[in-house]
Amino acid sequence: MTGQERYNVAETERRWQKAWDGKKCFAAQEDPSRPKFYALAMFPYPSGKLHMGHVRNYSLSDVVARFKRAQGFNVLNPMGWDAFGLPAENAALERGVHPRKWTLENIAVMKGQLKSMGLAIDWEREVTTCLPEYYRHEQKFFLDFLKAGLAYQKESMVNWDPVDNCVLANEQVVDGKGWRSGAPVERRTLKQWFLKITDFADDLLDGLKTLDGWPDKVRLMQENWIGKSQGLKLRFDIVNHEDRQIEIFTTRPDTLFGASFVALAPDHPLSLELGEKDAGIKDFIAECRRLGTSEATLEKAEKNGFDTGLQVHHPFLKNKTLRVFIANFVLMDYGTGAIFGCPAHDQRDLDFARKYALDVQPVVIPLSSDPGTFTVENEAYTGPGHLCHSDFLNGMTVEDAKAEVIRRIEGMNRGEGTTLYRLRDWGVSRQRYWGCPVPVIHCEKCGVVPVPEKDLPVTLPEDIDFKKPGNPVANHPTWKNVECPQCGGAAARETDTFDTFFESSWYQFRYTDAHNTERGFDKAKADYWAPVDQYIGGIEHAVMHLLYARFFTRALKKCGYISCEEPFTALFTQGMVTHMSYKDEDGKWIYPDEIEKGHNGALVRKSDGAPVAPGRIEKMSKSKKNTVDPVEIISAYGADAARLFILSDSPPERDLEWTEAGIDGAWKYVNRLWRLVNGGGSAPHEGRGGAAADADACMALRRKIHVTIRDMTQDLEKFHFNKAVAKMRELSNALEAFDGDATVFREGLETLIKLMSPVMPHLAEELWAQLGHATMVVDEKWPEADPALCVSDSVTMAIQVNGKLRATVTLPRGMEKQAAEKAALAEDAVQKALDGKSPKKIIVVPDRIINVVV
RNA sequence: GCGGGCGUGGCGGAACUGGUAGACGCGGCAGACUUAGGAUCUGUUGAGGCAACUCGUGGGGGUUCAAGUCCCUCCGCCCGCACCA
Repeated sequence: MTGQERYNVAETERRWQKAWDGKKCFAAQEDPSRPKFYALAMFPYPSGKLHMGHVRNYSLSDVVARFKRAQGFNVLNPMGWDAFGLPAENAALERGVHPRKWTLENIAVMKGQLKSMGLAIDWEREVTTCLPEYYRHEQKFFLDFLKAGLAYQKESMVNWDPVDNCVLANEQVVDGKGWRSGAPVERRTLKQWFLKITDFADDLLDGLKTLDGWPDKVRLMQENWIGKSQGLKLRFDIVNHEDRQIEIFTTRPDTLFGASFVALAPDHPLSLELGEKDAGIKDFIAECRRLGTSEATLEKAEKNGFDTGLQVHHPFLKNKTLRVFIANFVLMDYGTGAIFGCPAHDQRDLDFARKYALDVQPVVIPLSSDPGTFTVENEAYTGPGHLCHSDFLNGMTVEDAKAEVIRRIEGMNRGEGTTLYRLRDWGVSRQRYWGCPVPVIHCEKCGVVPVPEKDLPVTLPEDIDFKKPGNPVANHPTWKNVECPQCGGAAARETDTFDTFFESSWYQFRYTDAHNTERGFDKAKADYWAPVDQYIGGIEHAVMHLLYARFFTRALKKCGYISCEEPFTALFTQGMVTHMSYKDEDGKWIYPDEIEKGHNGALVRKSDGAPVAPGRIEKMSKSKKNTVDPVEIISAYGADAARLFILSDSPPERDLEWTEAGIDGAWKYVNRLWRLVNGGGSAPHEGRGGAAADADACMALRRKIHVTIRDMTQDLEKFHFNKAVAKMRELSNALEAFDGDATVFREGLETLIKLMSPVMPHLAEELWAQLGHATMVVDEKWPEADPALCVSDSVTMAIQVNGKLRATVTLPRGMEKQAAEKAALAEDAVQKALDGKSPKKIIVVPDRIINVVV
């Protein structure tokens, strides 16, 4: 035994981190002779310092990487920085720091913090997306996409701040106003770059079926996001202007006879045309535009409409006309930007109809209802049923009626059945500085000219002024002035930069060949490692990032860069890290470490003893001041304790509440394990005989060891890390209580150390060394369970009478049903519960339960 | 508003395909030790009851010999909604 009294965490963790580095334990190399495993955690935005969400994310991926490595896989576990984005520009504006400087300094700090976690990362492959070495390749991809017809320009809506003269992110619009200027935001159009993700809509949908390593909820969310639907495009003639028509889209053509109005999006061309002639309409459209572009805001706003005074003819009913409204809930981006409203069968239409006193005529009713009496009051009927009040559709099912209406409308040449997607093309243009420049040049003569490949990368201007309102890149005095590569005349660079989802759509491939200067990555290398075997990150990325990356992979495949279609074979989405929030008497948020328990047990502020009230448990955020700094935790308790706490208790997909008690408990366990090896407590150091009396205890411990190997292995495979930790504790409890043969004890100890190593790698190394090994546990093979040692020959069965537990009996495993019945009836408690009555039926589930029914 | 999810002791959670609800831990209670430590160790701990036993998985209803698990319905909380990452 060593002479140490206490476990010196800080020194030990640093020492093993150095040892791993020194031996380049986690440097990955292609090796076709071994099965590969690509573990990837979503890379962080370098915001300045590590937060607990990062610690959770990277603890999870590290367990996977270390576990797979021990199992003999050739593991790639890289890390990098999602380094472009708005916060760097905000910092520039607020503190006068250049975004590049701010970002790179943050990266340096955060890298040090990540390293203190002891992660099994191949740092040689680190990528930083804001550096030209990275983004030059995506400029090349973009040029390829352009050639392949996957990139194009079109007019599209943005949030416009009329005071700061700039485009605002949805996040920067607060209550319809610009977050800095406070000016009411307007929706306006701007010519922007798009990628044709819609070309892949069906393919992305089909691909979901193959992703059985993904959570069903994420697949479902993506399916709904793509939103494939069958419907009808239908043209209504305008009354008194029969040469003009309004084309609508509907997924419910069956309800056409229940239509009571037609509504246009505020940005619909006809709305705009009418607005030119009518000040009331113009004002209404302007009003709608003040809501900005966020779909959530539009949908949540009160349903408002404006009667245009126009009417349209119903296609089947000669004498029926419908009023035409402009309505704030109709989206220009979906379908044709116009709908017909059937209030009885759509809640929004119903709310609208009640507000504007329009007809509500049910035309689909449940099978059991009577068309004469069925009415809709405040709730639209959207269920199945058959048609009524609908002329030639009467009696049909919804499905048949849809088909019939489409058939007839097509026959009348008034429209056609259509497949429509909710998915829109991906707008990648941003009018910002801190992003990758879009590599094209605008020439008055030649139009849009791609930057020649030899001129890549197009780098950002260094000297940049954020004070002037507007796009800083466009404001630069000289940067955009270039010669046209085609005609040599004066031309202007594109000043838009890419959406930062562009960088995160292909980084998983860059890691496979991170230093390639010729191209984004070598195909052979990428094909060896890709796709990612296990991707881990937050559920908030369920749709956008993950869908963009899936699309990008397909686009890269189309351009010949990669062989796989899906970037991520398996996905795990972790929950958030939450913490209690606190407020002082004035209702101001206050940090947890500013608080202590006062004399009477109530919470008070350390500085002045003022009372503090606990608020709610919510996601850690700076604004609520309920954050806990991982750096402080790691320096106080060590990385192993932090990792242990994060992995125990809460299942990783659920929210994790950070608590002082929890990290304390983890810390105690770390020390307990240390003492288990270093003596103290009741642990035996040496054999105490090996007498016959020990045989049962030895057998029981060996069974425990092998059951633990079996169960922990399964738990780790299935991401049940909290359960794996519980099993680990059971084994260490058994070892502490064991009083028998030293060889068996040592087998238990060594197994325990190997099993703990993915979770607490530093401690595992230290204990392994203390047991006298010259090797590192990181190089040890994962233990294998002996199935013969896992089973015991007896089993405890529950005995119920009428479904209520009355007794338990220990019986030989695999006992015959009849013998089990007999044993059950022999129990006193069972006889008592029977109270003289004879059993009607006895249900025996072998090795489980016996239920006596009276 | 639309789409997706979650809900079990004082707390975090466990419970394989419907089969002993509460593994493991935190906290609590009682005790031991004294090297008074960030201690440690032992016992106990869902609620009610002296007990037999009864009640218990967000609320209400249902299916079943048997429901945390399946079905219906209601409530609460969380995530995403296309320019935050």
